[in-house]
Amino acid sequence: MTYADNSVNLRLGFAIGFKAIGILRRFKRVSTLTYSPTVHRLCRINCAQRQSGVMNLRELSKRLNLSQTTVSRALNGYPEVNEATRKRVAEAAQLYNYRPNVRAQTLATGRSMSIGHIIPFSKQSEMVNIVFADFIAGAGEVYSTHGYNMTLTVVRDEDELSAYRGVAEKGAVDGIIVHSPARNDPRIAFLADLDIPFLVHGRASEVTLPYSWMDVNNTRAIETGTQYLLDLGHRRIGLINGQERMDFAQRRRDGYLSALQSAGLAADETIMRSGEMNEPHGYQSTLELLASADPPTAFVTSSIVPALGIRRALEEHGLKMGRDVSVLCYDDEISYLPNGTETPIFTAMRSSVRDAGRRCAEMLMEQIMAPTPLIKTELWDAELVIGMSTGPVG
Amino acid sequence: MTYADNSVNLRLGFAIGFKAIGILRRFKRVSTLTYSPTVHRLCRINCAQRQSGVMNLRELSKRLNLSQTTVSRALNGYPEVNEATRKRVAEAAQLYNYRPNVRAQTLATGRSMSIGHIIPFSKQSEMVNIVFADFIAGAGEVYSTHGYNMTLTVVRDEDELSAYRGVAEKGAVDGIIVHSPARNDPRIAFLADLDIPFLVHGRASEVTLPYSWMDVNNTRAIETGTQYLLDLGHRRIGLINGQERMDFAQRRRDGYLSALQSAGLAADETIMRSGEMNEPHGYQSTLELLASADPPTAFVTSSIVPALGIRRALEEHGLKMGRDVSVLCYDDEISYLPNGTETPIFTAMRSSVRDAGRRCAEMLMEQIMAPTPLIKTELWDAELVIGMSTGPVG
DNA sequence: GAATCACTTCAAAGCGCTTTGGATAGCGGA
DNA sequence: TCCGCTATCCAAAGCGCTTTGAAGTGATTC
Repeated sequence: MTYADNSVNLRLGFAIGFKAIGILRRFKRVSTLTYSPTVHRLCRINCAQRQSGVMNLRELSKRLNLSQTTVSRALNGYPEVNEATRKRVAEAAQLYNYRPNVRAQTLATGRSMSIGHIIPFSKQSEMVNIVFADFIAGAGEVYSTHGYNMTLTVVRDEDELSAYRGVAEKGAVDGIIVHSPARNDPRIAFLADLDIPFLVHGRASEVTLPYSWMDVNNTRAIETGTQYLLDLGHRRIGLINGQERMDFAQRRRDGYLSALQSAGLAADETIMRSGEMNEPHGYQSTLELLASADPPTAFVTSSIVPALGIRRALEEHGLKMGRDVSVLCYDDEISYLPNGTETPIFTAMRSSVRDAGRRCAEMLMEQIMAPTPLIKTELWDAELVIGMSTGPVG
Repeated sequence: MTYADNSVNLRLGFAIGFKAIGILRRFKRVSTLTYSPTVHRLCRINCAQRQSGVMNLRELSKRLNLSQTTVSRALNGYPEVNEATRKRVAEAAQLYNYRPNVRAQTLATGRSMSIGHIIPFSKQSEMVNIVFADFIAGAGEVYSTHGYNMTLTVVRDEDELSAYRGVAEKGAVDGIIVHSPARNDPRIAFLADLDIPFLVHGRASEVTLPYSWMDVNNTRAIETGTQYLLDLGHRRIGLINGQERMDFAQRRRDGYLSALQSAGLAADETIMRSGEMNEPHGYQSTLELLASADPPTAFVTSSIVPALGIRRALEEHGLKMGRDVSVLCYDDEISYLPNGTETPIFTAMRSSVRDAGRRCAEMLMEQIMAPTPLIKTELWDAELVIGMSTGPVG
């Protein structure tokens, strides 16, 4: 009995030792600790392989007395399966609660059924693009009708390229949507090089190689909007823009300048602001411009969010928006900040970012389905909607 | 020559026929069309198997004259590899631009290195949760430090349970975050049943089984806020709440009621509103309440977004916020709608949703790493910040 | 009556990794 | 000299699917 007891203890001791090594092996880069595979090889702990009771294709086909081939085909709707058999398989799958393992599926098929979105966010501003949530909602809707889903990666600005590499090259996604392109965005050349379908939401003016994109005509939109203000008699129009390293912001600035020029007006840098598109940006900029010697009678701004800040600043100054000062903004139709229910609050250049998300997703799906590489571009026009925030110059 | 030519044509004809069948076979559920596997078997088209030139582990190890085992271990930092060998492998990997295929990796390891987020969105309101983008940004940050990423699925309300099944049971994700729980949310029992780690952002009061969650003490938050208004002398306080089938909204209502009760005030249903948390909701509700016989002197609301609507309504009525009417809101610290830069615009109960996202992600990571199922809960308190939107009753 | 064909089904070979269970060589101590 | 030990490395067996190439029925055709 003493012997037996000892042996039990010994085995127990071993087991613990092995377990430690097993764990050790799992924690990578631990070469300082002593570790021996000679010992390790005896370790049987933690091998989660082939758990019985787990319902997989093999198990299911065994219970059905059919081959994996037939079961797989039956479930995937291939024609070469007897309808009676298909029914039997479907019922068994239901009964045993069988779900194919997507990881195995994607490995076998070579498609990951997933689209990558890489969300850049600047550590300083801690801000996600305003339109991001609605864009995602639109895109996601399309993906799900195609059986796809989204893989999101949130990365700091500086890590972004390596994140693309990580997501793309390893076959984790079948396609990529590029958000918020800068004027000369390195990501485009990078992705083109990786040879994976991708589509840019927006454009990168300085990139010359061909790539797929979907954009709103930002230049024309803001040109039209500014023109509208000019038509109302405004001659001093402030611009409260997004960050102008972003392509869309630069283009909006171009549109603004172009409208001024057509009207024979000189641009005045002192009433043009550019920055992170949040509410305080609109507020602060407006305060500054109002405090200037010759304050603007109208404002053009990049989004409904800074427009809210403009409104706040105006009200603080006792100015009534639409009567004393006019405001025109770009309206992406952000779902929780709709521009009024019936009459628009803000006169705006309108284009739904949710629709853009949908369209981008569709275009990318087409690219992925296409047998040969496909480059498609699409340019939308924003629509001018007249709201209560503009009026003839006082 | 005639023969040869014919045979070429024949083969060509076959090839085209086969190609059609290959495509046919890929389009599933096409049993109406004639299709024969006897013919199909001759088809060699579209088998993208083992493309030469593709750099995978096998290819890399061949070029290095090493086994796949050794190369894999070298790259993954296991101790049992000679440092010289490891260096050689690393250099070759770099040279040949080798990236392990994540699909194969996840199949082999059994972990998908991905967290699922299922975004419910109601077809009617076409709205995504306001706090969603910031929550995701916070969570994503944590995931990426752990080598994880997010899999997002956007689903209509009615499809949600099946989406969970799709995402979870097939092993596509290692864990799930549940957003916007309702009071008696069926998803919780469902996920518990699927036996996959999950964490609820918020709680479901009516669910009795144990589950992991992270929440802000919404009841106490709004109780404190309402109390503050009461202390300022307000006796008629309107509530503009979110949809009360949502747990958080119900709890906020509870807090509001509880504060009134402590002050010996009866609740008045006519000055309580509940709805989708967008700007027009705040605006419309305020207009209605202001039009009533005995309008409130103060408002409590669920988010900074309806608070903006309240402000707009007040200003339209020529009422100054903070002087004529007080407004207190819940502030999630949405990145593009910060509550002022220095002095807060709105007096608010504050709690960062980005931090919540971070914390939820951390807690879920812990659950996933844990050897045995782990249930953890965490309750945060929101902080009262005094801004310019409140003042003593006039 | 043999050849042909459509219809079903199957065994086995992938997909590209990780992990297991050795094997081998070199080295110091008994 | 032999043994035990460590440091390296490897072949092969998974992971759970899909797809290939074949085979076994009957029915039909010539």
